[in-house]
Amino acid sequence: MTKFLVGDCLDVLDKVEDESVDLIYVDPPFFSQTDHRLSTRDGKKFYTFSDVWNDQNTYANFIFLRLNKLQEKLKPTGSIFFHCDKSASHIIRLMLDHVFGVGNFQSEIIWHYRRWSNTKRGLLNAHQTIYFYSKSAQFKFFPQCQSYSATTNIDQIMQKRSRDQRNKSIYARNEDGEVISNGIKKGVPLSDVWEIPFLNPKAKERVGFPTQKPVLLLKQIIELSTETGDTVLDPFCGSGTTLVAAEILGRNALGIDVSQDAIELAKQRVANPIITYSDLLKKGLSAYKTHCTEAAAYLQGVEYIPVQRNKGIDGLLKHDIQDVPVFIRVQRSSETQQEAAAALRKASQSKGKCLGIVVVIKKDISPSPKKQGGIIFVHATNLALLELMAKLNIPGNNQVLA
Amino acid sequence: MTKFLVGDCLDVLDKVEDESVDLIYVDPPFFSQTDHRLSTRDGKKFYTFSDVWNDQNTYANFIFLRLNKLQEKLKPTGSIFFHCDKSASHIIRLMLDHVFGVGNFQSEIIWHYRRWSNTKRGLLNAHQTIYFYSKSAQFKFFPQCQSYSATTNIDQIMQKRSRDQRNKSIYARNEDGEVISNGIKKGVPLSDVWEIPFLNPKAKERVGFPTQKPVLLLKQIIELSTETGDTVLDPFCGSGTTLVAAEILGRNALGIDVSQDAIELAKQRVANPIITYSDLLKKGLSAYKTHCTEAAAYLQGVEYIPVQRNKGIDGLLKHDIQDVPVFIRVQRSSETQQEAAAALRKASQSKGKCLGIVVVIKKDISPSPKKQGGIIFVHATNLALLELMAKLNIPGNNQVLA
DNA sequence: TACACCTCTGAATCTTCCA
DNA sequence: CTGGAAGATTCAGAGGTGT
Repeated sequence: MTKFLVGDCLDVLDKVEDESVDLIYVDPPFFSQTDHRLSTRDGKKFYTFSDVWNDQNTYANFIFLRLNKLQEKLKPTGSIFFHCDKSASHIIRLMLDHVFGVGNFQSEIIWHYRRWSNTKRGLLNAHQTIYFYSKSAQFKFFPQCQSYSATTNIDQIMQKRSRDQRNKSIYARNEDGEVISNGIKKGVPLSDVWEIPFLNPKAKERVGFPTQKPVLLLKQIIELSTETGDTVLDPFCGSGTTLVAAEILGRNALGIDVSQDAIELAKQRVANPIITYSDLLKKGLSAYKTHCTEAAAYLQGVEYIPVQRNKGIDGLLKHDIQDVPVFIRVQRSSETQQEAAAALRKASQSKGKCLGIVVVIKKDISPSPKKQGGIIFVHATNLALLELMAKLNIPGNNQVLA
Repeated sequence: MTKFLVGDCLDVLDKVEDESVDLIYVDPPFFSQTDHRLSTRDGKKFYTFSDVWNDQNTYANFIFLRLNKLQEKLKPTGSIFFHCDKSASHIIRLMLDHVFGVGNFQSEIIWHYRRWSNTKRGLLNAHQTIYFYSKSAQFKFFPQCQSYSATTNIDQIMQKRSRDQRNKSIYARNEDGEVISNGIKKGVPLSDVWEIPFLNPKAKERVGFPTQKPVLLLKQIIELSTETGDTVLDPFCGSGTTLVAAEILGRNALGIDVSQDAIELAKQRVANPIITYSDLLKKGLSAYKTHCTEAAAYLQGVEYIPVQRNKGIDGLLKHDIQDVPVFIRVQRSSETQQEAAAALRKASQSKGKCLGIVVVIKKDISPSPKKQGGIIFVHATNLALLELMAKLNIPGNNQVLA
């Protein structure tokens, strides 16, 4: 069941009973608006430390007052997840240390995502920080799992272990000398770096709030720290992502926001929840990466950008020819040179002016012309070798032998 | 060139000229409130350093004093990268804000790694934070690139955009209705989340320091913010990872540490950076592969038997030529065609009657003859492509364009 | 229905323009 | 020269369409 309250949480929280909430998710207005331009463009002038400190103090005070009230509402087994932006995360952590105690710090969670880029001088920002504090050492926690690293040898860790005479750890074997399976492993414990896709601009889940968080992020938080029937509080609920996630997971929820508009929007969303179940998360990155690997093996040393989701094109050369992009395709072992050329030609038809190169990996039964229909053929290393050997094998030909 | 100084950087830094350093990497003793007492793998030597701090104030003061001195040593175009542990990152950032100015905050870098799981209640810690501040807005920065997401439609986003009458974004087309290409892409700018493998407990690179960082991490930092001949300072150099990376990249370096033992170790590593050198030639995960895989990658589709433990020979072709065995070597990126041929010739001298083939992966400054001293040269795919492109780029040459 | 391919949007940052 | 406003550019990946 989900409730809504309009107003500043500092005041409105008085209506909430103390020690009645299991989880608080806080995503306050960011401090970055005031922080935006702290230096002049040429860098000759800076705001002094005290200037900034005054601003930071105001923000810190704003946070501090509300944190104190929030802390009172948490059950002793409760937790708080605080979503920070990069310009104030250290201030927020100081406040959290102060209000909840250094000993109740649990994790600094990094939400990592990929986004559009730009030519920014410096590194592209691709993460946000969420602090996880508990009210006490007896906090509720439900461990989640993530899949093994691609490099982990799954077979191996599934084998039962035992100890030999010298107490050395060995793989256990049955009477026939076969290793014994250890049953299905669920994966490794969830780490504090979460890769969850940024809410895509085209996602139906979007409702217009620029800072809207993916429901999947909130689902993870709620599942970690609560069980069915528990109560979740979001004192800056905005468009209500937390409430939607809570509703879907069967938790009770309370959303507070100063904006009547936001509350109306949140009500609608909770009544009619939409989650974008990311294809990427479902299928995993490997689903996208597979089709190109056969081709990629032949392109060792070639400077190119892999093209992942196009059947005819394997890559795009990093350097163009005469200001025209060059698409490349490696002949598959199951196709002729003609078929490779046709696939590449078809895929590049809609790309405007461009050049196509097919890397030939085997001899055709019937020889191909060097250039055909705008496609150029280049021999792969193995083919070049084969041809060389054929030439050298012509009887009567004199060889230089080492 | 690398220099070493023993002592507390607070005192020792007086010997360093002001505004003479391009990059400072700081990895101070952690604020973990535990006493570290560690030994080398063979247990013959102990490194003792106490990183017990009474409270946050003592630690903050310790950092603050040294940061002020470090700031003076930086050139106006210089940068500092400060490696924090999770229990003190917020304190360190406050100090950095104070000493360098909030406006000179550039990035919060997250070093993300996968680690062996523990049984801790809560989330598995899998990241460390590095703060990147510049001394001024005119800081040196050399943008690096990473590859596109596997889900990106490279061929699609290459198309130029424009806006229609209603200011809606659409694909631009030329008079003939064809889409217009938007030029060549290098990849996306490097983000502030770096996935670099944690130094494996068994890695040869390890020398016994528990907080030892991977050379790849330091390499990334140095390449981002300095160029050849610049000066790198590490005031808590420990076993000297920073100095090793600087040495390999041709930067001048100054390492300071209170421990005479640490400095001795660092000196040895810098003088003999062989183990780590191979890591640096290849990037990312491939860092730990053996030298043979580099060659093997170029031999995709070639029927051969890999030859292990032979410096000059990579493989033996499965088919003889005129009843004579054929040895093959792939030219290394660090050697000329002549050097590759010489290595192969030397290795096959003891093999009796045989044939040698060098797979050429790059153009020599001075052209080689096709056949020389019994060695035959064959061009790899990438080189064949390069030559084709060079030919096509000859001005006045008529192209067939798709 | 399934799949491949194509379309399209947002917000951080840069550049340009103007007062 | 400065500061602000407006416009251009960017990519991740969900959504839509056609076969």
